[in-house]
Amino acid sequence: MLGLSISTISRALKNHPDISEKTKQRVNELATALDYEPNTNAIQLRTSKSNLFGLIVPTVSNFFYDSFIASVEEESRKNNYSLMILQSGDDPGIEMQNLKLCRQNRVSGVFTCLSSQTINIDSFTKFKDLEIPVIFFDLVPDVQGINKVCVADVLSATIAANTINTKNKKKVFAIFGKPNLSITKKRLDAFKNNIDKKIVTTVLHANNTPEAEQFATEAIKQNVDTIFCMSDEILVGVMKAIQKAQLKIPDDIAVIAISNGFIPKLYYPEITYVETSGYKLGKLAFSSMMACMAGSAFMQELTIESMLVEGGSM
Amino acid sequence: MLGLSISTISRALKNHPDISEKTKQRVNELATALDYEPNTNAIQLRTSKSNLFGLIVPTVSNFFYDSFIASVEEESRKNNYSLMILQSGDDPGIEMQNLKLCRQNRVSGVFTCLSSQTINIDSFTKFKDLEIPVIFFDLVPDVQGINKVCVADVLSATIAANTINTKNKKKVFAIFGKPNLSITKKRLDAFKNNIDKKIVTTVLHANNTPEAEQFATEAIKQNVDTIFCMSDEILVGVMKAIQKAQLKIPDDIAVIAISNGFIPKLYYPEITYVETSGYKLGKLAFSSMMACMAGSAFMQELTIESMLVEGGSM
DNA sequence: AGAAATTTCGCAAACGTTTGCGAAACGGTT
DNA sequence: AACCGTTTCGCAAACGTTTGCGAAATTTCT
Repeated sequence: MLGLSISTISRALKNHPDISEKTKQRVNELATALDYEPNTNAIQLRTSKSNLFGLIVPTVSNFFYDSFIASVEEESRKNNYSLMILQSGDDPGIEMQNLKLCRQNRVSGVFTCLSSQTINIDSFTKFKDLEIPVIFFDLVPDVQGINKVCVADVLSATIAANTINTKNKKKVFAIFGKPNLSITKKRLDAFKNNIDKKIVTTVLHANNTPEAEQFATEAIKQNVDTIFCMSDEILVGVMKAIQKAQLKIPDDIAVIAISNGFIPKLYYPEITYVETSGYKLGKLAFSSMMACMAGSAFMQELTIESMLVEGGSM
Repeated sequence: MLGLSISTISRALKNHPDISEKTKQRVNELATALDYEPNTNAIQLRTSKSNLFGLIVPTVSNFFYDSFIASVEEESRKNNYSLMILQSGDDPGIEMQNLKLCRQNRVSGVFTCLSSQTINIDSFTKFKDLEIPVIFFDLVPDVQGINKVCVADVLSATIAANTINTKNKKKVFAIFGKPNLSITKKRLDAFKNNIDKKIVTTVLHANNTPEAEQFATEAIKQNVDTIFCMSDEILVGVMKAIQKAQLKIPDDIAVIAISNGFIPKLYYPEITYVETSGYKLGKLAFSSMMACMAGSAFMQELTIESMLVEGGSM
């Protein structure tokens, strides 16, 4: 329509110095008039740069992952990347299928949280061969030589234990998650190592919210003065048990949790918790990804700091 | 490597009848040996079919949207589509930017929930010109001739009102969300039309959780016997006020909400609510999208049914 | 005015697929 | 041996960009 060649149009739109200002203007005007939008597929095919990240998560619908996702999506957009979000449903099979999708779409990198079932991470190492960075977050494989970003599990559990120590508590139920997860192991070890030996401590593993509620009910029967919750899932069960027993927090019983912060603020008094922010973790994961892309690969485990947020439950 | 042409390879991999079984097998073996994955960009460029949906939402981190997203992602994967999830942050500017991204990626369709700020939907009608289906959900524009899927606002509020009626309540605070949203208007109208005239009803609009808490505190002072919450955001504020005042549910005060179901189950007793499932809405939105793609466009408003889920709060 | 330098643009190949069409190879029938 | 019908495959164009290189057009210099 302008009597110009395709290459001139291309250069004009990209503000190439070879093209005169007058031509650029003519091209840009027509482009907006026709509201032309470049075809991402053609660009990516030609340049073999996809500007696309994959993000695999057990489920989007989770108070920790959703904030992580929100954070990564935000950063991606700001940096001109798109995000393909996939759910594994905690199923290693679907996880592999999702990984295949990532490869087919020639993603520039992938963020992934292992399904709690995943044993074999061979499918992930394939990405390393292709020089596609993989950032593991939250539930990470227990091996070296990969990029991981985690909440400060050891620090968080230590802070929680110390808080209990200083509050002069005597009898504690500490409820943790699935025992096979590395995140559980770390938190449990740190908690046990730091809780005052004089405190009578019972450690339990709950696989889900109802189990946690059941354990908490038992705790109440045994007149414990404090319940520690390793995660939001557990906290929810504990709170239901406490409300059911009509106990007053913190007078009748104290509660402390490790949490993203959303659930503890739903109650009055708000629950005291050690913050592990999905939002912050997302930021860290993204900057770690960018570092990988820039070539400054480190293959290490990074952690976000965590801190005590005092509610009124201790 | 096999002494075959590119086209033969392509046909072999796609199980084309022109190719002999022996050749197909040789090709497939080598393909898996090299673990070949087709380049989605090239395919989409060649076929101009993207198999990609866009999904725009104010934020991923929300107890309603996250389940909606989980649902749509699940269906997409099952139907061999990918999903590009974008957040508008309730900002019409970013919303437009996201729409542009959708166009650049040649999405096959977009699911979108308007930001509560959006007035002008011209940028969406552009998609209609391009024959790209747009499914609006939840917060939908108040115009005809577009595809919308919504929770049954009128029905939900009616059920809630009728529940209050039958429980013989006398004095009700009904707390709604932002008054300019169509969802608020529908729920409010239906509620007012169905609540028994003999019941003393006070209608309030809270813009966020703290405001709801404040209103609920006021309600308690005025000795209302029931609080109705239009949404989870409001319910959270109300529950904090009630716990703070140390009232017993349902003896001292009754609570009923319209909700996705997650929040009401966090308390004991569980809160009675009218269910509006994000998960179900996602399924409906997806099937609506598929219908559009199949050409059976209807351009109407579809709603999911809702039903009362009895907790112990009434 | 002619040459040189500079500005401005077009040609063509390439990215990895798909697909209509035509042709080679093969087997079977007279 | 000539013919025909299948089976099996390759050629080449196309999708929408990017980019090195060379050439035309314009300006500047002598």
